[in-house]
Amino acid sequence: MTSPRFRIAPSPTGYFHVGGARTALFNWALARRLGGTFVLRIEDTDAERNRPEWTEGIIEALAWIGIHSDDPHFEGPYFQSEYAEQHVEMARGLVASGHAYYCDMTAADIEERNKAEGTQGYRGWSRDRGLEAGPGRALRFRVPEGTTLVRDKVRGDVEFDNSLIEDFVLLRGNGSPMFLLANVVDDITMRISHVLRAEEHLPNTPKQQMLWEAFGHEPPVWAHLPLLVNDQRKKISKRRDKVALEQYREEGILPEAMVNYLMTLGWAPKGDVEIQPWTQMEADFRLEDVNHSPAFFDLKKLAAFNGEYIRAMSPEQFLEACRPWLFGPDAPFPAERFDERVFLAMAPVIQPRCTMLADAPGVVDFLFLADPVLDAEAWAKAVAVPENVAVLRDCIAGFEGLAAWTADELKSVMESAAATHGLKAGKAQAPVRVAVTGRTVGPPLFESLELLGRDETLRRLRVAEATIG
RNA sequence: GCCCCCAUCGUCUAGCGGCCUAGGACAUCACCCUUUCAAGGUGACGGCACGGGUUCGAAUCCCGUUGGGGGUGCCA
Repeated sequence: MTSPRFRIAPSPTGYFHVGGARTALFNWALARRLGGTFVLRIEDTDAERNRPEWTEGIIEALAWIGIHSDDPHFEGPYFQSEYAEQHVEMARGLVASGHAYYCDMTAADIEERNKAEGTQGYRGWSRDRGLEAGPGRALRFRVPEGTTLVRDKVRGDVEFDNSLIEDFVLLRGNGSPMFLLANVVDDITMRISHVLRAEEHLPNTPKQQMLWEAFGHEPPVWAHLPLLVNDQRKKISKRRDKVALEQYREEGILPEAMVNYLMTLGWAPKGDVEIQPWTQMEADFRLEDVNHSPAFFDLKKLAAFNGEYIRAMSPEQFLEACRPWLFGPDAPFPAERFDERVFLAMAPVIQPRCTMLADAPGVVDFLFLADPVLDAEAWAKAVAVPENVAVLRDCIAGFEGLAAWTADELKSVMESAAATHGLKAGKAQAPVRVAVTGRTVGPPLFESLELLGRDETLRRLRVAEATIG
């Protein structure tokens, strides 16, 4: 028994598609669980379109979702364009065996003839002309009569009437191989045993299967996965939708959350629990359990998954994960003012407030800013009520006299100030919060003040107070 | 046009003939908790597209209708 070989064959488009990521994950789960191999093949018959940096991007994206190129189950990358000679050679072999023939009709010729005869498509016109190879002559596959039965692991048996499939081109007039041919030849030579791909390829599968058979091989196990669609139920595309995996990473989606979410599209983890570790899903994943209907890629649900994963992290893990946004060019505060210990102390209250890692700096920016910008509108509203101003002044006085600068002490100062002016604690803290953090919402106030320190807190309060007319 | 696929709450799904007065998750709404905002807790809302069969019994099997999607290149 030879071990199973799976493959993922993205085209080098400069980004890695989320749909491709899910396909990769499904392949990966099976390759690892069954002790098989995951083959990465960069598919484009045209070497010109194959840029090295794009391949690097694909490998990086795969690594991000846990598919590492140094894993023993990983093989590749292979570049389809490098095997062109082999594709051509194999195709030519089909002429001798009667499975293919040369044709000199151009697209215009075909159109013209169809117009004249009132027909559609290429109707095998050059089948029996016995043309030799020559410039401008394409090589076409002689589709046999009968039917082709595709046994699909997720769809079941699908039967196609061969008479509805035209004699498709294998080699162009200039001699270069077509994608379909290259695909099959590569799958055969790389001994691929399982072809998992998106459902859009199902209608072309009989052509591929006929090729496998013409080459004298048993077709692989086919498995066509449900499409990923947008809110309009259309196949997600680069033009309309956010499809690049890289974009999600840049926004601060955790790879674990992305992997977990992607796995729930078209397949469901065992039990009623959707949030599950990869090891569990790898052990449970079965092709037979994959759905048949298209799945909507729901950003909101992805964000919810991400929030769950963020909350499950330790402060240290959270800090590490946040680094790119804490120190990146878009960081809201200068790197030298950032204090790891303060961030770590705040982590447990930052985490529940983030759905994306990119949200994190904004939650605690006031702690690391020399002068947080005051939201003018929020401030005006906070000090519009005389009682609020009174509480603010009481707090400044009370904070000044505090023996111990702790959250508890700060809280009791606020509580008694609020009580003396007949305010609820919730309302009373608004002016202090806005004065110190610049905003009306944010993490727990007194804990923040404790970390900010007595001097800086008082300084900000006094600066703000001075603006009251 | 022709071919193929699909059809359970708004969304992702569980269900593979009786455990279903259809379960979970996201979203939405309400309440609770609470120093704001979150998070958390409790609950509510909400679905088997339609019509025929088969069966003692159908979300589950069959046929049809409707609806949606995909494919049909000398693109990949």
